[in-house]
Amino acid sequence: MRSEIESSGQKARSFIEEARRAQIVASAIEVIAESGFAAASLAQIAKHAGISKGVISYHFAGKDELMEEVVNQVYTAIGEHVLAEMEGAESATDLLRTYILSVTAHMRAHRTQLRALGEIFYNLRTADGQPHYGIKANEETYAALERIYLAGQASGEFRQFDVRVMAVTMSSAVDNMFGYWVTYPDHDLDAHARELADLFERAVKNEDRAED
Amino acid sequence: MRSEIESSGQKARSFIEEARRAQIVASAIEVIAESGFAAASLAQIAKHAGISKGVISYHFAGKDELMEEVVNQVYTAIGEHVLAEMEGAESATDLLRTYILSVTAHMRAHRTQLRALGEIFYNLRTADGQPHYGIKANEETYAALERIYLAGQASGEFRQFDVRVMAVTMSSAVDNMFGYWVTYPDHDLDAHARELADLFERAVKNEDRAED
Amino acid sequence: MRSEIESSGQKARSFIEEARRAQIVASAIEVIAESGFAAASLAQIAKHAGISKGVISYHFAGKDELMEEVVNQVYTAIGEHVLAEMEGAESATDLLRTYILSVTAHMRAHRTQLRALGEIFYNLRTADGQPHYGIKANEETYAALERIYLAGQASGEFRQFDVRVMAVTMSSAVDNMFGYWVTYPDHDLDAHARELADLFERAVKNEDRAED
Amino acid sequence: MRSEIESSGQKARSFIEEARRAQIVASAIEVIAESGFAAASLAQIAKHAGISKGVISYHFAGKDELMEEVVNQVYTAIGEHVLAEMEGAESATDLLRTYILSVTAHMRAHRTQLRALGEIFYNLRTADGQPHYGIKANEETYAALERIYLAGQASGEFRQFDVRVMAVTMSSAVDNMFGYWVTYPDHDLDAHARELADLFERAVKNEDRAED
DNA sequence: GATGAATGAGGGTTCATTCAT
DNA sequence: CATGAATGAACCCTCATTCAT
Repeated sequence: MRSEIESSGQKARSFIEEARRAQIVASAIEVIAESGFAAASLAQIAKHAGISKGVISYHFAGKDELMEEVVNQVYTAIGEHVLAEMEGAESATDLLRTYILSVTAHMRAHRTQLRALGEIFYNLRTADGQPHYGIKANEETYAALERIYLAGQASGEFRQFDVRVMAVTMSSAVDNMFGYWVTYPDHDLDAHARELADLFERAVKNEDRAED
Repeated sequence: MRSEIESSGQKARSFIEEARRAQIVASAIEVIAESGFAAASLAQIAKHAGISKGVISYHFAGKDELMEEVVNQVYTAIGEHVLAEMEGAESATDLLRTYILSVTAHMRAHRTQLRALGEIFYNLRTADGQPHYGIKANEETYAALERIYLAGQASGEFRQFDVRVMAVTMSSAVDNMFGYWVTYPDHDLDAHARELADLFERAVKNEDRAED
Repeated sequence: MRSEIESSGQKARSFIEEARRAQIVASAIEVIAESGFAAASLAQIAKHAGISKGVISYHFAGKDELMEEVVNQVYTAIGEHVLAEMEGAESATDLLRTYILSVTAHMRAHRTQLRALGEIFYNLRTADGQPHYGIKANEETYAALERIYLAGQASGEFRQFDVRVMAVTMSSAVDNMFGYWVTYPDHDLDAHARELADLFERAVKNEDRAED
Repeated sequence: MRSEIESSGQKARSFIEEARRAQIVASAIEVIAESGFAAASLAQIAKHAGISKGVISYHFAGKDELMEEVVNQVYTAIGEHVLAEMEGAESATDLLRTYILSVTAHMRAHRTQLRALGEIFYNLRTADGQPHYGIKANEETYAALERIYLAGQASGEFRQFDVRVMAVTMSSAVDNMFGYWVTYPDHDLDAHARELADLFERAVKNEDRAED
């Protein structure tokens, strides 16, 4: 990415390697989003990518590593986007609205990726049958939201409430907005997001305080 | 097959047959809740029930029919329970709170059944790879909630808001409360439900109107 | 096996089960003996038996269990035969000769089984790469031979020598006689066995003692 | 072998080429000795040598040629060593003892090589499933031992016995001594060898003749 | 000379389903 | 009614080999 001026021949193969991995990850995302986690066999992913089945095993240690790579890529991308958007916000109220709207914007732009992410989150299991991600993987999101709530409560913007419950609820509201939109593609996603922002603004605001 | 005298196309089932079906459904629920949808093979379900694998095929047309029967039983039970509880409520505000609390009570009492229900909802697919249930299966719930919202808006209890978004959000909040509790069994489910009731009461209430 | 007088219908299925297991074991023995351990895939074994690959998985927990069953059957059979033959012997010298000759007779009658046994002994490995049987599996044979040697030394028939070395040597001599015969089927197995008996009789005998 | 300027169709190999082949052979020996023939994939051998998988295919026509090269190197080395040692011996009795002890000394010094040799001997198969080496590969050893026996019988040192049986037996005794030592590394290899020498000296000697 | 990338066959295993008994 | 036996497809993974670079 940066300063490719020097030495171009050395990265040639590594570039091919990365390109193949990216191609495979992209194919995995599309197959999972289209047909679901259970139907996303290596054979299907390879077929969809137009490559041989063995190529995947060559570039990834196993199916699990491929799935984890999908999660990493998608999860990292959404995190970076949302954090960048939130840098401009000032009040806790602003932060919440920005959070909802920026996640929504990202959803619209990366529908397929997020579908796949959800499928893997809820279906990938370790060898002993325990969920590999599951709800516990939301902990980072919950913690980030809780920090906003606590700041808002400290500043007097927000009323007193259980921050964990609010975080779980807001997170699920956003996730389900996405699921609903995927199921009903004609649904007005932006209007839904604005409604959600209003809804949670009312749910958290401190009514005893004068409005800004 | 036997005594089709009275009714349409549905075959009447003997007591023994019904008992077997119930036993198999119960076993399926337990296996799915414990190990997840993907690991719930007919072999596992049969083994857990202490019966032969072939029995399931005998009593059900296939695995899909068994899954549908699980959904029917659990879904019907929760609906009946919640509707019964809500009969006593008078105002729209009361109805919402009763809805949340009664669903929560049912969750606590039928944890295993609802886990299985969720697994099937999000994983069962038709032969062409499309979700068999998914969010579309929530339509009935959404419609019921919307009737409450509209009544509240008509009576002036509730402010104006998009009833579909509110229904989707409240439904997801309740579902996710359950998922969180399953993941963290020490979580205080009742406190969570009360917080949710407060949260949504504030989200919907008409602030321009004097409180009752 | 014993008192099949009562209840004949109950064992019918168990009989079929045993028959299938025996058929699969027999097929495995033939494929291993013919083509070697490495080439004895479940597919080959099934094909040779004229059955589907899945049948093997149905009747055996896995390939390892099948291999172990082969070893058990063959190893048990040879042990029983040799022990029965040796009951008649009186002196330690007689026991040694009887051991060699009876093992040889069993080899002639069960050539294929013993080839397969050897293949599995030296090739089957556990999941971590360690030999599953290997030379350690000869311990029982070594111990039995050592008891004969010690008895002969105590009675004065045999000279003093290291019993472990003698046991390892005699065991390997008999095993290799078999291997040689398998490679050169026209080789005179019985003459070889008699030569071996003479050879070891001279190797162990106490020369300071008057002959019987 | 070298300075093939003069001869036939064999291609002369550069120093670099020979060095690579030797490196690969050495790596193959170590992997086979450590993990067994079945687990010695080209990938493992290449990884252990720190080279790319393709290098092996470049320097060897295939896996079989590599295996044959391993056998050639190890087998040639042991033959040269033993023959050199036996040059000093005078009587047939001396020759036998020298044979056993020199082979043993070589085993101790080249444990890994001989383990690999044994693995290949008993496992390598041709395309049609027949053993590539097996017992037939011992023919040279058998013939050499037989010449000693016949000389001893002619000189009156040894009694009359079947020289082929004796050769097969002695060869197997030495091979199995090695195998036992590999399995039980604390086993006293030299004491075992001396016991073997005594054992076979008694087995072959002409008792009707006065001792030297 | 050497490499990494790719292939395609075959490995063992699991599974829903069918069927004779 | 119920069973155990059997099937055949699909699963993930490993491997020796080939080939363009």
